[in-house]
Amino acid sequence: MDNLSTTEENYIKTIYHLQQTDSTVSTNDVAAKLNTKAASVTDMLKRLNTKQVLNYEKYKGFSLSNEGEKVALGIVRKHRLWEYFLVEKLQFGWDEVHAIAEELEHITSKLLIERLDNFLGNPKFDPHGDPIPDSNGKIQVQPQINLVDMPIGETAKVSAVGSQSTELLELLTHKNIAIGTSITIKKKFSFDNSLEIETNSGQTFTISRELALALFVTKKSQP
Amino acid sequence: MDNLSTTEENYIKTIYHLQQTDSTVSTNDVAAKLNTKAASVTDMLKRLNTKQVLNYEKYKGFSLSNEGEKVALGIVRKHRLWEYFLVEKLQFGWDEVHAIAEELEHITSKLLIERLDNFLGNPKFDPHGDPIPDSNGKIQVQPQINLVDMPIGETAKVSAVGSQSTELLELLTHKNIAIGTSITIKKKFSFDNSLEIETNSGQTFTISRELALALFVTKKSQP
DNA sequence: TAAATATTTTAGGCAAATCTAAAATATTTA
DNA sequence: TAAATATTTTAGATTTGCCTAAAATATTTA
Repeated sequence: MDNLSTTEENYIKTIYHLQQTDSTVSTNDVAAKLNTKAASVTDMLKRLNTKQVLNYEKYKGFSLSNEGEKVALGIVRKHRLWEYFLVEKLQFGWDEVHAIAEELEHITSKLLIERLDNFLGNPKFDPHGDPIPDSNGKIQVQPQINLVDMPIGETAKVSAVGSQSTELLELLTHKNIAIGTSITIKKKFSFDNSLEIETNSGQTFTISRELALALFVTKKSQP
Repeated sequence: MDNLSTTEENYIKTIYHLQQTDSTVSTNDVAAKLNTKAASVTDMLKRLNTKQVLNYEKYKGFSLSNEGEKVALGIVRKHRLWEYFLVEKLQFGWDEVHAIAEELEHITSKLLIERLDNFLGNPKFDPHGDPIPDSNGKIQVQPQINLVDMPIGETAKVSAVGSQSTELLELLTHKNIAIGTSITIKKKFSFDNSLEIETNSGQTFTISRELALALFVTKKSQP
C-alpha cells in the first residue's frame, strides 16, 4: 500500500498513536486529534477500509490492519529521523521540531530516508527519547517507567518526556534535566508528593509531582 | 502571498522557468510542462490572477507579478538548497536529486531553510551549477556562455549543463568533466564542428558539437 | 482580407476532502 | 428494560484540481 495521500497518511498515523495508549479508539477521538469533524472521519474510515489498511465495521469500531500498522511505522520512522536531523544538525530545540517533521514525514523517497538514517549514524531514539523504527518497522522497546514509580535509592536515565510543551522545556532547562540525565530518587514527601532527586551532575533538589509525572526513565540501556 | 497550495506553487515555478528562456509563455506551454490540459491551466491562471501573483488578461496572455516572482524565487531557493544537501551530505548523484527536491521544495518553514543554508555553508550554486537565490530572492548572476561560443585559446570553468539526463552524466563522467572543471579551447574543426579541448587535469581530447552545446562556462568567479 | 487553422476559454462533470444537519445505532441511567 | 443521552453514520453541499467537448478568439496563409 503505497499510493496514499498525505491526508490518508495522517489519519493512519493518528490512529496508530491513539491505539498505542488507548485500548479502543473512537471516531470522535480521531476527529479531536485531527481537528476535524466526526462525519469527515467516517468518510475516511470507509476509504481506508477499502484500501485494506483498516479493519472497519460500521457502528462497531475499527483498528489498523497489519498493512496499516506497517504504513504507520514507516511514517513514524521518517518523522523521528527528521526530528533527529533538525535537532542534531540544524540546532533546533526539541520543542520546535514537531511541526516541521509533520511535513517532512510525507516525503516519499525510500532511498532518501535510508541515506538520511546513515548520515545521522543510525540513531535508535529521537530527541524526545522515543524509539525510531528500523527500515523493517521493528521498534527497539525500552522498558520505560514513570519517575513517580521509581523506588527510593534507585537510579535511572531520563528517556522520554510526557509532553513537548515549551513550558516543560523551560522548566527542564532551568533544572538542568535533559534526555539522558541520570536521576537518583533520594526521598519522597507524602504531603505534596514531591520528590527529592540527585542528578548525575551532582545537584540535589526537589521536583513537583507534576514534573515527575512528565518524566519517563529506563533503568539501563540506550542513550 | 503565503497561503498557496503545492499545486499553485508548481504552476508559479513552471511559469517562472518558462519566462527565463522564452520571451512569451503560452497556456499550452504550461500545460505541456505540467503534463496537464490547457483547460486546467486556464482555471489555474484565473485563480492565480485573483491571488495577485499573476497578471492575466484572457486571450491576451499572462506573466508573473512582482509578488509571483518573489514566490517563484523562494521555491527555487529551497529546491536548489535541498539539491545541494542531497548531493553534498547524502551522497546522491546530481542526476538523482531533482525528483526528491521537487517534494522538499514545498516544505513551508522559513526558519528551516535559513538553518539549512547555514548548515550547508551558504552555497551560491547548486550541484548543476545553477545559482541559489538568497533569502531576499537576489540571484548572483554569472555571465555564462556556451562552450561553442568560446574563442580558441581561452580558458573557463564549467558552471552549468544544459540538460540533466543520465546519458549526459554518463558521458561527462567518462570524459572526466564536472562542474568546476577548467577547459581550454585548443582547436575548432569546421568539418563536424567538433572541438579539441584541454582540461585542468592535463588531458587533451575532442568533443562533439552536441556535447559542447550542453556545456556552459564562466570566465572567472565562482565554484 | 477572408478563410483555414491554432489557441484559449467556457460549460458541465468528476473525485478527494471537508462541512452541517438529520437519521441511525449504541450506551447509559433511572 | 425503557427512556434519555451520546456516538456514529448518511445525505447533501462546498472547494480544489482536473477532465472532455464545444465555443470564442487569435493567428496564419492563400
